[in-house]
Amino acid sequence: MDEVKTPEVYVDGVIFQLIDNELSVLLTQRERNPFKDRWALPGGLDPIEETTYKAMTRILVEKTGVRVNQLGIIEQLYTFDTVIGNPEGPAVSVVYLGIGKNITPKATQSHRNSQFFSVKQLPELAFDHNKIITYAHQRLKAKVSYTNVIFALLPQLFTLSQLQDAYQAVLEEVLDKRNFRKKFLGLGLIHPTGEFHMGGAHRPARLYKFNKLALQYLSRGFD
Amino acid sequence: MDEVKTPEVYVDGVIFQLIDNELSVLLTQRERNPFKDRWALPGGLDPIEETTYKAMTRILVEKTGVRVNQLGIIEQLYTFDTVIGNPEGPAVSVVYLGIGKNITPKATQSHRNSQFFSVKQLPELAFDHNKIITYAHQRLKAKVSYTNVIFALLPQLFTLSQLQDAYQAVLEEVLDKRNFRKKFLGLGLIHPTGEFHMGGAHRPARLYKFNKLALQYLSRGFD
DNA sequence: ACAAAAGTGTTAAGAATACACCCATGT
DNA sequence: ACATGGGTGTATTCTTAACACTTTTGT
Repeated sequence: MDEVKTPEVYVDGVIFQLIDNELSVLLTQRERNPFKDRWALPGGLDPIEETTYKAMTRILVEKTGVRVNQLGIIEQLYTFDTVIGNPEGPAVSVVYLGIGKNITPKATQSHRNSQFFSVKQLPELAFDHNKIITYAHQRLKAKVSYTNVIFALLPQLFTLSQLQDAYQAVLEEVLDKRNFRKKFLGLGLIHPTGEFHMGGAHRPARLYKFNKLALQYLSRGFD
Repeated sequence: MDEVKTPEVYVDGVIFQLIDNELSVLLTQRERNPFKDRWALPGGLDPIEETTYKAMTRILVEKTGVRVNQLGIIEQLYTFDTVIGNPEGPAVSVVYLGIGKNITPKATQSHRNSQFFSVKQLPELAFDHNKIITYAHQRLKAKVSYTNVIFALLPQLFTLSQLQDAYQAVLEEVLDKRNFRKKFLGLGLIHPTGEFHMGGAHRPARLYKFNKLALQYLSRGFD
């Protein structure tokens, strides 16, 4: 109604994957001010003709070379008000949480540097992006406990040890091997494939598969 | 950057309280098109000089006479893209979830009709507001199970039966009285005040109080 | 033969569920 | 005296938590 101006709408993405059993987040180096050369979450303005989801998809490719369909899951996380330190005026930022595996960012026309950083060793980021990543990590912790979302961090075929490592990386705690297996197998989310992972100087490990590669809510919470 | 136009930013509120042990939601009747005379969630445009939270606060008073400090809790729920049926073009709506008790909406300059409706008997609402309320109710169900948020629905002094009724209204299921009491008292969130609720033609009921009237996360989930 | 990760079971404590009767008051 | 909601305990099942040794492979 009338002539009210509303804030600018931005989108930002917190994209997680595991690298060497560490939860890691995709960052891109800013090409301009404000915060030129600082690392930041991939994001940008949401143009009027795109939904925030669509804008996120496009911007992610443009800035990091990562396509949303490489992700196991992407969902809205939270909307933050007024980007701190943004000299270009009031804004809201709709933040998405994405989870994937084996993602390799590429240099693009607009951004020459993008890479994954362990959440344990983040540099000081642009805007309030450190805070946003902490929030996303908390949400992910909760989510692996009451859904099967861990699938998004794992390859199609995986060993129980890989599964446990993924949980441990997200939850930042060590779990008991026997109890972990008993409990997780009891959820009925995965099945053994009959194949084995050979390779190390040790006994081969059964390879498992998720029954469904879509988000499911668990009746009994996990951990 | 540059000359990109972004969508309009709206805020909307889903304000719950109990009325006759039914979970009810605050609606206001639209004074203009689109959807003139339809019931709708209180909401409006977020002007550039206000955060979405601040805009929510102001708009809630303007449209329904309800002040945010009458609510036990208010928090961001979700951001919906492009208000369906909004002829005024693309928009995002940042939706807040509020919970209170003993709230009486008042007619205001801009809106003559505001009232609570049981979520079980909602009329057909403007935009996608029915869908948003369903989503908010789901979230509330989850939230009463892993936080103490139920306090926001109850008076300061309350009986265990009132507490159980509140859970039952939110969860839409019947709980066992003895198990409910054992479990809830075991959480250590409330304490008896020594006072009693006299009145009915029956044994007086102990009155309890929450230890803290602020959101707490439970170690063991509830129900 | 040794190193390295895979795999496997039992016991004890705590939590969840199912279930029925007496108590204190108002009328 | 009776109607109404308040208040209480036990037995069973299921879940969680703690804990250590054997197996299979590569070198």
